Amino acid sequence: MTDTAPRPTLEAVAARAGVSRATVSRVVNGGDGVREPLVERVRQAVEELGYVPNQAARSLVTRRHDAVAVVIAEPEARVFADPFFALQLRGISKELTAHDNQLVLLLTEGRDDHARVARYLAGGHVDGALVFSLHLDDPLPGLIQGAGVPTVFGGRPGWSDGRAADTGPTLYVDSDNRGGARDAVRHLAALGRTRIAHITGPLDQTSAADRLDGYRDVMGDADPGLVAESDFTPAGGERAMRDLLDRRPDLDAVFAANDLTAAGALRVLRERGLRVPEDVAVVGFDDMLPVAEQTDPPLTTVRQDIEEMGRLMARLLLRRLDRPGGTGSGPGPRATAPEQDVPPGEPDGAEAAVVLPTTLVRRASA
Amino acid sequence: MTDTAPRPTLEAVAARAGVSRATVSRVVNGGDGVREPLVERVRQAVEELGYVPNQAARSLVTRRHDAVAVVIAEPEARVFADPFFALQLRGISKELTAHDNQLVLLLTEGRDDHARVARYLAGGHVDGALVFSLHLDDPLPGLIQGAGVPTVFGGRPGWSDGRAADTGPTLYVDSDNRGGARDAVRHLAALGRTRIAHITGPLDQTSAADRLDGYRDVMGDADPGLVAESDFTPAGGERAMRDLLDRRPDLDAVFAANDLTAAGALRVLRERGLRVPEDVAVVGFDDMLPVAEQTDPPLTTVRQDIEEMGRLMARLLLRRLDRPGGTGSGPGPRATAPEQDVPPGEPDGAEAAVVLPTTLVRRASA
DNA sequence: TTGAAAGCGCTAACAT
DNA sequence: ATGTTAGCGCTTTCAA
Repeated sequence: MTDTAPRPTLEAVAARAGVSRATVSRVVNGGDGVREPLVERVRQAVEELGYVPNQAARSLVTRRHDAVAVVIAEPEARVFADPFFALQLRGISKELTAHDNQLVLLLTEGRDDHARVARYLAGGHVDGALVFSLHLDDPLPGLIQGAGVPTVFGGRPGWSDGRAADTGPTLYVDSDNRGGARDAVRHLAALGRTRIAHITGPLDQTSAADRLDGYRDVMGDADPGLVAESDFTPAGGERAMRDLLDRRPDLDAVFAANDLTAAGALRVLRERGLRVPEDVAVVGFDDMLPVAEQTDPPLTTVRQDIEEMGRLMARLLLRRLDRPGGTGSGPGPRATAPEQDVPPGEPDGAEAAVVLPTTLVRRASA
Repeated sequence: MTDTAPRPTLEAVAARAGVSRATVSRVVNGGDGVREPLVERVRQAVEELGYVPNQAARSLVTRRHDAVAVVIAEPEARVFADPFFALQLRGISKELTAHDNQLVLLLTEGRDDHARVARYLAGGHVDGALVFSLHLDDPLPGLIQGAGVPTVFGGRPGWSDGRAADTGPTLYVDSDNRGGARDAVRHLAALGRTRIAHITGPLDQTSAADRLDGYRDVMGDADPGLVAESDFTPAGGERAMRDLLDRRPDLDAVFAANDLTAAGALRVLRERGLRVPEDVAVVGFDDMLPVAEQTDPPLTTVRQDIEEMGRLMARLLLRRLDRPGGTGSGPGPRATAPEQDVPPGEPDGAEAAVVLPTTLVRRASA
């Protein structure tokens, strides 16, 4: 039996230090208003006993959990085809950890899980939520705002209709999909390409829609035949590329909505005997290393700082929870919170966004 | 202000239903020993009030949290170069969800975080832990066993020295790295290849070491010059492949310890004008789709069912926690727990393992 | 500055 | 079968 090593309570520490429980509590929570010698005595007792506060007891009275839920809705397994969420999670985790908050991960598999997640959030088990909503018509974001939990979204949420704005402004962090797309297309144009095609992502995702908008910003009302809708997968990229080539055999550049798609396009191009970048220049999006560096030729692409997005989401939420410096539970020295500046979004409208810049990474494909 | 919508308590429900708190508690926790009409009345009151149990209060008395920590130690960013952990997480999440348990994610960035994690686990915030230990000399597993929390490891833990076995048997789930490697090499041999080289992973990781053992099982004491140590990265694969080719220009097959490495090897092979699989056959390991399907030619590789590993880890832990059917918190209908059979490991020695089979996926490279 | 005391919302003996 | 009661370990007024 490994169990029942009865952990010491506040009471035990108090007894050992010869003070009251209240004093121990004060010391454990920062020690303000307790005289030095006592602080020392208590610290020692804590040390000797190996005291760790019981979070449940604490939460019961403070109604705080120092925990944040991360909700990832994964309509398809696609989510895991790239390290996107992993990086995001890492950024989130770092920031949360620096503020002594726990990360509760909620993965959903379609509608069935919505109710579960909503119930959990409404259940007040966590102080806030970080939510990745992918689809325009996803009901989850709405449910979550309904749950009344402070929330920050990852990626621009695509509210299809009027939503409950009374819950306060919608906060989100996104990368500059539109601007990045513009850069990509401008780069192609600067290379002298004029018949620049675009393979889109699934347009019910805001990231894909925004990239298409960026393409259009630069291309104006170019031949709609230069745009092929696709789905962020390599197979989809192949299909789209074939269509494009059939429609416009004269195209001289392709901007693909992500690297996976670009990889598919590259294969079709090679198969048709077209040289990259001589005959057709190709630019991707994401700078997803295992793909972008492995293609032949290596992919010129638009990089987004995914980990930073995660960090920012967490920072925004924590700030919203009004928890600037962490809670400092436990006897150890507090983590030093980096607490950098969060770029200001819209003042205080119904939507407040932090949009991260992207950068073009030049490799051989364009 | 969105706050302070004071959530109803057990007391409120009891009042509304005209029963005692105890009765409500019973109903909420399954309703055994309460007569039907009362159950109904209580259910209704719960419904009307939108009552959700306060988990903190509950944990305080039951000393259970219905939460499990997942600890992922990531020595390098490598962890996120492939969807390995994402898939694992998904498997874990599914199983945990089916049993109404929460997933608390703990990501560590090197030694500094060890203490934090150990403290958290020892702090009794979760009922158990699922731990991914990658390195032979990783102190984390030891710390964790020391924390006295029921734990299941992902991947065979590489205890370098005698460890505290008094914490009970070490449970782990792994895939059959050694057997998979044997299959790969045998496949190559069956193709008529005789000079089969091996590019290893970092040998301080048990998965890499086990794959090397599998290679040796089949190759016997073949020329050590046919083995090149590498690091699971594409760049490392390139380097190793070059070495190998320099040492043994006559080699006719390569078994790479993972797909990323194989992709690097493939590039070098092509660069040297060698045809795959005609001149050199190549087999990878993992069946990491975005890579294995995108290489040229597509990679023959050993697939491991990563999501299943995760599911199994969770199942094992839950079982160890003696929680066969979930706790059924909340008013909703209970999730039906699939509760499949867990393949039996060693009877009850110091180590109990569940080793999942691998399968060879044939594509064009071998 | 420190201590005493009153709960936070729930479960689990123990009565009835 | 149902109700009563005593805490679980902590924070937080309120007094001293």
